[in-house]
Amino acid sequence: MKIATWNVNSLKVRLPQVLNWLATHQPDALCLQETKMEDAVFPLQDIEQAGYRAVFAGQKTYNGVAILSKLVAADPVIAIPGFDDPQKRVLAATIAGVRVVCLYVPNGQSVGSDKYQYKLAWLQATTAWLKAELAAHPKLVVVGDYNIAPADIDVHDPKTWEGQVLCSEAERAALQQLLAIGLQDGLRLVEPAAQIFTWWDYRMNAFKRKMGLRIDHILVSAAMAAAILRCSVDLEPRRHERPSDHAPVMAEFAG
DNA sequence: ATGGTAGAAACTCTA
Repeated sequence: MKIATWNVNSLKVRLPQVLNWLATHQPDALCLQETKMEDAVFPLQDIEQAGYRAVFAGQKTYNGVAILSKLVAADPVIAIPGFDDPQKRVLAATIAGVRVVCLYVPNGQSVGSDKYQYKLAWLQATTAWLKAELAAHPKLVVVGDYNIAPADIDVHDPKTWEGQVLCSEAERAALQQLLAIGLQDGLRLVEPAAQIFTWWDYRMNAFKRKMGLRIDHILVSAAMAAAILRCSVDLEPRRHERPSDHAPVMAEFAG
């Protein structure tokens, strides 16, 4: 089973690239973030023509998540229970017996800002929710744009980024709290020490200059960690014309 | 000393 995640930064702009990527890689599930569209205009027909189903929770202009899958996505959840949030950032569904959770963690803007406080509160609420999801579904995979680089190895220039948003201690601690419910970093299970990035700023030729961060992750429960075969970042779409600023990440599991 | 770029939408905000 192949499960992938990709922050597309507008599904309207990136739809041809997404359809292309589905055809090439044939994931069982592809989780999207920053679709930036209301449900009424979601391109369901194009996705169905490509052989996929979709569940989605979107809004105009900002945020928005979707899960594309070959098989039915059952028991969808489109909000963090008990956490009042107008922003569409979570989607969970069960696909072929695996609980797949798609997250678009708030960016946080800058350390100490209102958006940063929201990010930390959001992560706390998400951790509590996912603890319950894990108890109900031992086969759990939590993917998405976390907007957190877990460690300095995940940052092109740790000194410049030290203490900044995406790298601050409180954000990294919040990610560790989420891992502590019983999740592991899928990429690190497969690539313990390599420097691998998933996001590069559009500005200053950051991609060409390899000025990236690893902020998109595939977290897996113990049952899924035991089955993981591969996990990698696909740089090809980031080289494409009119790319998303994020690259897709994909994991493959036995069975 | 603050910009650079991209997207959506609308003359600004978010990332």
